[in-house]
Amino acid sequence: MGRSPCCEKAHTNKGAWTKEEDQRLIAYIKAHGEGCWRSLPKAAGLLRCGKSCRLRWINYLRPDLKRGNFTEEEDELIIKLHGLLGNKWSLIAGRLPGRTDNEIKNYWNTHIKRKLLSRGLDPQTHRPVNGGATFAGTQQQEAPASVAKPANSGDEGRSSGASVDEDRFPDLNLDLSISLPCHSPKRSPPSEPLARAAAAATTSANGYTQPICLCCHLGFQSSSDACSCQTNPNSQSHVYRYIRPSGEGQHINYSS
DNA sequence: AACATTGCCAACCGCGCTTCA
DNA sequence: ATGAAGCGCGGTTGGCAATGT
Repeated sequence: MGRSPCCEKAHTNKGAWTKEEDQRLIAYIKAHGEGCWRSLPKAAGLLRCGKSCRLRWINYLRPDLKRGNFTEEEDELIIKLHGLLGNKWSLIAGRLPGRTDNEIKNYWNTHIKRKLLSRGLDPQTHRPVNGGATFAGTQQQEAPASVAKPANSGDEGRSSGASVDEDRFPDLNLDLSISLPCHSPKRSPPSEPLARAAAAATTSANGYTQPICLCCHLGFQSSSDACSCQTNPNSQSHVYRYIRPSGEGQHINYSS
């Protein structure tokens, strides 16, 4: 059985958005809020497919978007996060308030890749181009994907992913913990890859875990930033923890 | 000035995941 | 338990602007 098309292509506009289309979309979302993208175009009087509306809103029309050049700090943050998460642009974007995954992806491909190459680093593996030739050739996705690997996929041969990353980013605190976005009540437990990639915790030898907020470690201190942990000190209940007992298979500890 | 090339970014496409009936 | 519907993500493409020849 085939997937039904996301919209009636014969009756939809494609290509660049006009000002009038933008205004219609903004007005509709202001009045009714986001959501139900499939039915939105008809309701808003737009000859666009729902996906196109969603993309236009998220990447361009949203009022909280930060337009303009990336700062040096954002550059470095993107590089570090990419080293940890790989091409998980939405996750990376989640740590850069006002930036979209599409914007970061484009910026990565046009600027940061070159920047890393000029530093002699492989943009995929974040390792020196020369020294890491064999590594990069045979395990191209290995380094960035180390956090995104299935929890129980044979990780033999490596003591822990964290130590590998610490070697590459000595100044980056790898104790990650990501709280649920306050406005996303829909999806309760995160998908496994997300949780694996997103959450971690300090784990002592006895397995005791202490959640540490990535936002705070990356400098998002205020409640106006991406992090909400400061505003709700009791919010541990919705912090996802990632526990990797030494010498054991990994397991994930969700609390909600 | 005219044409070719390169770079950038908005938008599209297809697939995977989640939800729901 | 199952499959359709809907959403979101990552990769790719198309078109415009800037730059080079």
